Amino acid sequence: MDDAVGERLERLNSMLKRRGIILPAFEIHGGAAGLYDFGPLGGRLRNRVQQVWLEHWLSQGDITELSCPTITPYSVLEASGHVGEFSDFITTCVACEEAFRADTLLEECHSNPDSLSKDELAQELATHSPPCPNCRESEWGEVSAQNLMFNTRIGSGKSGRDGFIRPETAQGMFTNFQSLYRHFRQRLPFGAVQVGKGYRNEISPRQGMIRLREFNMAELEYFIDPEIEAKHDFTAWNSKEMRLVPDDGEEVLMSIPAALESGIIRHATVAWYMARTADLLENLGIDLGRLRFRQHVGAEMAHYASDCWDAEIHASYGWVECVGIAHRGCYDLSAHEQYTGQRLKAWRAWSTPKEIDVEIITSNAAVTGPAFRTQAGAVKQALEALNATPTEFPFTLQLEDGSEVEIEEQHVKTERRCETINGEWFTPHVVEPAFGIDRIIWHILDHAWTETEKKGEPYSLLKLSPSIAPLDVTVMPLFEKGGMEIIAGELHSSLCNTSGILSSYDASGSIGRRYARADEVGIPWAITIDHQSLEDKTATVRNRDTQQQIRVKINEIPNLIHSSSMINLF
RNA sequence: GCGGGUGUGGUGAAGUGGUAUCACCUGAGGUUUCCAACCUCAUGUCGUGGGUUCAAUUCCCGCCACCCGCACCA
Repeated sequence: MDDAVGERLERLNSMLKRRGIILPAFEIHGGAAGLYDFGPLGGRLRNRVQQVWLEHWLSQGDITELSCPTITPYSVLEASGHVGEFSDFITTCVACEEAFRADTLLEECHSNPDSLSKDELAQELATHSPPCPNCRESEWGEVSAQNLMFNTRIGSGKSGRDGFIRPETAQGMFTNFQSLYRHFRQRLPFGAVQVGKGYRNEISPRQGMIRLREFNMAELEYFIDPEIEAKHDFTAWNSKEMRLVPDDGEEVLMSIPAALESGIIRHATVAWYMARTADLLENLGIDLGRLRFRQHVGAEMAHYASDCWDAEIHASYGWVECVGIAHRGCYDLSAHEQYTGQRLKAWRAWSTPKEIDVEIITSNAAVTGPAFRTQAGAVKQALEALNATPTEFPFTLQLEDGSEVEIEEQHVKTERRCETINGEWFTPHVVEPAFGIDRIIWHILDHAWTETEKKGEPYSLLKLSPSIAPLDVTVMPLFEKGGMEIIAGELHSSLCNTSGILSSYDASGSIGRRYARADEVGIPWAITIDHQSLEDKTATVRNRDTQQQIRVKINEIPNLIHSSSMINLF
């Protein structure tokens, strides 16, 4: 980061703190790394960003919203792979009690210590006795898993069980698959979204809001049938060129449908969500000139994923991953299915049912019962496991416990019949766009914050989209007397009583100072009640970004702002 | 986690072994016919815990936080 960027960043952070948008959390207690507050203005900003996000996806029509607990039982995250993936193994120097990552200590002695299990690490440490980087002694204590997830106990004492505070919102959508499948009347594709908090006990949170220990995330899981070619209408994006960085590393400028056509993007649904994500980010106020999609290279991609693109946004901290769009295949549903034994599948009806001859081999219980007594059950099981009908009798059959029995023709019953099969169960694939809301908000602020000059003085304004600005409008009487303050008070109150609108009333300081205050936090519209308002019931409306003013009838103002049509008058 | 830097009202800074200035901001009053004007007054600060000292915001140590680099993570 060069000096100019760093200095701008300092000024931006000062403003965000001074005006109550983003502040370090618990600061009066000394603060806590990786935790931030959205302050008096930031709280609503965050809420509106999440609202825009939700509406963007729900408008697609085949997506529903879930809300699941953040406290999650151990087995859920074990099944999902998080317990394994999110762990580092730690050991402690017996002499100086300093803790180190076990795999790092073994880098000199082993070609790939990262791949070792807990027990193998302990074994290797005992064999090689690497020196302590701190005190040079070489005796090591137990190896323990240090998890990046926050551990907790659900319940207390004996009845309690282990759990975590969730590291992502996704798992709740997978564990709810059956309910989603029913909700959508068993018809793919469909999706679920969830907006909420996620928690990761990062070793070193850095760069302000970029790496947090508690963060706002918003994820979408879109379930599809892998055998049906996805059909998406890309006409709106045909002529929109995007910066794409495919896994060969060369940035290209091309439209998303063209990249799909040429095979750079490997799946139509992934391409669809990339396009829709670009639209969303643009609506939120991200400068598309500073957005790119970067494809994960093979090694970076989780082993189950077949294609993964990050939306990266460029600002003070360079290129930062803010959205990940991954084709996760059937990994998640299969993992939970395997772990729980519950069927997490969808039914695919065939257009023409299949007629198949089936031959069923089983035991003739009336004969085998008396003949094999306690072994009769095992015999039945072994016979049914045969993949071909025996042709010669008697023959020797091996049972599950290893014992052998002599089978005669009378013990066996075979049945042939014709069955009609109408379809099959399959595990849907999932495309997952996952959004880091805090990172996006940070970049919205960074892109919106404009430093300029006014009469030779530094002047800053926040060019937030009216859809997410924490305050929609400010109402100010030119002077707080002569009746102007009454009209202004009434307008302010009427605006605040308009659904979805929040107004601020400001009567202190000169009018120029008040405009500056409003511009600094990005209030799109400033209404001034002046002497003329007393005569003709009009007021001036000022556009934040152009400083242009027009006169509007006071009683029309709430509706013009509510309907987002004020901009049309300018 | 390692190395370097920083911590003084809301913000940005100055300064000192004898408990602190300044500007802006904020609030009140006055003034003012639309872009940080002016006048008067007011609120509010040495990150935190130890140590040295008669006395620590200042010197020393630990901790916490922030920034930069490396490592890590995604």
